Amino acid sequence: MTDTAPRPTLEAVAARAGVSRATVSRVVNGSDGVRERLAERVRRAVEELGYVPNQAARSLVTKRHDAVAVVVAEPETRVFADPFFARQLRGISKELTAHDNQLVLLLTEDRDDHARVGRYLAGGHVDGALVFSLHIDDPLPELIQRAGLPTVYGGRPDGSGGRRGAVYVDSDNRGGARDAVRHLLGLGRSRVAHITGALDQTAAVDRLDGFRDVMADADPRLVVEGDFTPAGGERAMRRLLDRCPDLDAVFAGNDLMAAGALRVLREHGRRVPDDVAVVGFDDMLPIAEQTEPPLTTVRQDIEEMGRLMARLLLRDLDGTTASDGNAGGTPSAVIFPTTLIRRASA
Amino acid sequence: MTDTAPRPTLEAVAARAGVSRATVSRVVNGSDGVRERLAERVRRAVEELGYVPNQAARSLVTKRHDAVAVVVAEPETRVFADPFFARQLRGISKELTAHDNQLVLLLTEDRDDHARVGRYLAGGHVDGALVFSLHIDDPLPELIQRAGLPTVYGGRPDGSGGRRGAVYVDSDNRGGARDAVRHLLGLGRSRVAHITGALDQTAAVDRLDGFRDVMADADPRLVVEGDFTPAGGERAMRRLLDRCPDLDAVFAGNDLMAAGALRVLREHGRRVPDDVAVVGFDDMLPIAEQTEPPLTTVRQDIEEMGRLMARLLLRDLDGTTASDGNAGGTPSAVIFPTTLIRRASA
DNA sequence: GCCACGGGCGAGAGCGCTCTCGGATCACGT
DNA sequence: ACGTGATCCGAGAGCGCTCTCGCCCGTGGC
Repeated sequence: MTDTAPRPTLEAVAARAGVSRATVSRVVNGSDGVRERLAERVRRAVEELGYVPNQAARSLVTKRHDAVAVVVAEPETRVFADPFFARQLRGISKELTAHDNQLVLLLTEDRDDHARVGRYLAGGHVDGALVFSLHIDDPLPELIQRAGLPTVYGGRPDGSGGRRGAVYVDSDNRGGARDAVRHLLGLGRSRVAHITGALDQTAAVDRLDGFRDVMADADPRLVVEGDFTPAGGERAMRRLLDRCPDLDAVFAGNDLMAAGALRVLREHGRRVPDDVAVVGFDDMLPIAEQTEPPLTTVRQDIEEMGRLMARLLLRDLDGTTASDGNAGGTPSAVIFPTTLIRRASA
Repeated sequence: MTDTAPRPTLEAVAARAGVSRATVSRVVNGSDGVRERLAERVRRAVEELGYVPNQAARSLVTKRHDAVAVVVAEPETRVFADPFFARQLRGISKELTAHDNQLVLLLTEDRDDHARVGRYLAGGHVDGALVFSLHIDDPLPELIQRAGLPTVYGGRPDGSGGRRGAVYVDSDNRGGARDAVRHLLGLGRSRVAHITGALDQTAAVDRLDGFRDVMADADPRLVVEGDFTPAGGERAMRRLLDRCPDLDAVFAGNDLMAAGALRVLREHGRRVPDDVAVVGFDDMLPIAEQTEPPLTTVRQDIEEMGRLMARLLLRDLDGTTASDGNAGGTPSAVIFPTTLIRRASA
């Protein structure tokens, strides 16, 4: 009960099958050049002994770990209030396990964590990394780049650090924002306000840019900075109502803030969408469906983005192993389209 | 750029410091018995070379991986619609990294995945496992037990498989349910209905039991099975209104279903809480705060539960390494208390 | 001044695997 | 019958580390 039964080794299997270690290895790893008769005998021995290869020993020689790190750098709030993260993880997980890779999750909160994560990634425990939710000026990309670890970013990383070559997957935040605002305009609204996300994240900046693309000459007081939380949405909405009581539409940087805004609007007796139309971003379920009224919002295919990130990384990994590096057609960025989901709020 | 610089080995550090591998190993692993002068020289060499130990080589001999698996067995729905999962992960992650352990995430959806996960766990890649969201009759515990891997379950596992010894952490679902129902009764309600969760999960069963503890002689038509989703909550609510139009309170098995129920009630012109009081379970944010009206619900300390799971597992791991196994005072179950959060819905 | 003792250090084996290389074996052509 | 490849398999080295031994040197007791 207490002792773990000593696991059988290649040697043991070899002995039982009456062959050499090398042959067993060949069979186990599916390389050809073993006569069927022998292979069969080996397979039986494996079966009987319940042999499972020791991964540590294997990667000691192959220098491959068949594992990739997923790094989520998020100081609490956003990721954990929302299924976004979970969805993307799921996409990644699917893709990874389909290629027999393991997923090592690294959650970070503060700066100390970053150092730790940097060390871990540099330590060669994993073959590559998938990195999320970077804030502008995050030191992590720098560390990773120095470690020389193949990496794909989720969301456009901040361009400041000369990380021009970085591969990333993002949704078309700017285009989605434009669609949202145009939709509002199409509804006949003219005083369209925008509650931005935390502007130290590129997604928030890009959405703001999209807003400005369409509302180039808007009253600057119609833009208020939020922080992606419901409470932030409420604060921002109050401020907007205060400064521009005549607004007739709000585009919120995400659904959480939109939900907060909705509450404040109700509180102030503004009817949605009659008096003020509201559009969110993310189509974060179940929130977007459960607000009163249900939220018109911009959807992105989160899970697929996750899958793609994983796929790009794996491709890079194989490429590196195979021959000349990653020049072989790996795109440096993939932008996913967004779609406007019409519900009742706008 | 393409080639990963060959990482320095113990040997290299030893050469540079003019000592033997053994000494470097001693210094790196913090064991004493090395004179300060030498230790210092070694440390400098490590620094200069940027040496990081090769984990694979190390675990090959130590048989320790300093990694634990987190297994989430969930066919889509629940876990991913809710931050529950993320919170718990965060708790686990904190505790694990505090003890220099890595978190290997295994997400499973279907039966094939289970086999794969079973193989992985049996493969000795990790030192232990944290397992979540089991459904009744899940084959996983059986597989894990056979693999002899130290394991802690999140949520009471189904008792059927003779897994009496299983260590688990759960919240007091039954007690929480009792509190919720008593609260409703305290409000003067008498026709209290219950929308259960998916009854193939022990949490749903326990909450139902709690409901019955208080409502022993209730009209059986007041209990309807749901599935933990908003849509399921809506369906169940419709059915309840149909069968028992005179109900004056609803206790939903979780907040998502409560949100669905709220919508149906509104649709039918029932005012909450005036006509019908509603209580949920989980205090799933931001949903619970964003419903109309905000939801009275039963809160559990998710993150702390995660931490504790990790702590129990690590303790077990150390115990096993140390001497005689886990008899040294590890509890076989820890039940967390719940607290009723009063908002506007009841 | 000699021996016993103990602490600090190095030599070397070995963890379980992969992979190269060369030896056996066999079919075939001459 | 013999050489010639091609094919299949085994021997053995070596991946980077830990850990046991035993050597060496310094210290103390007589």
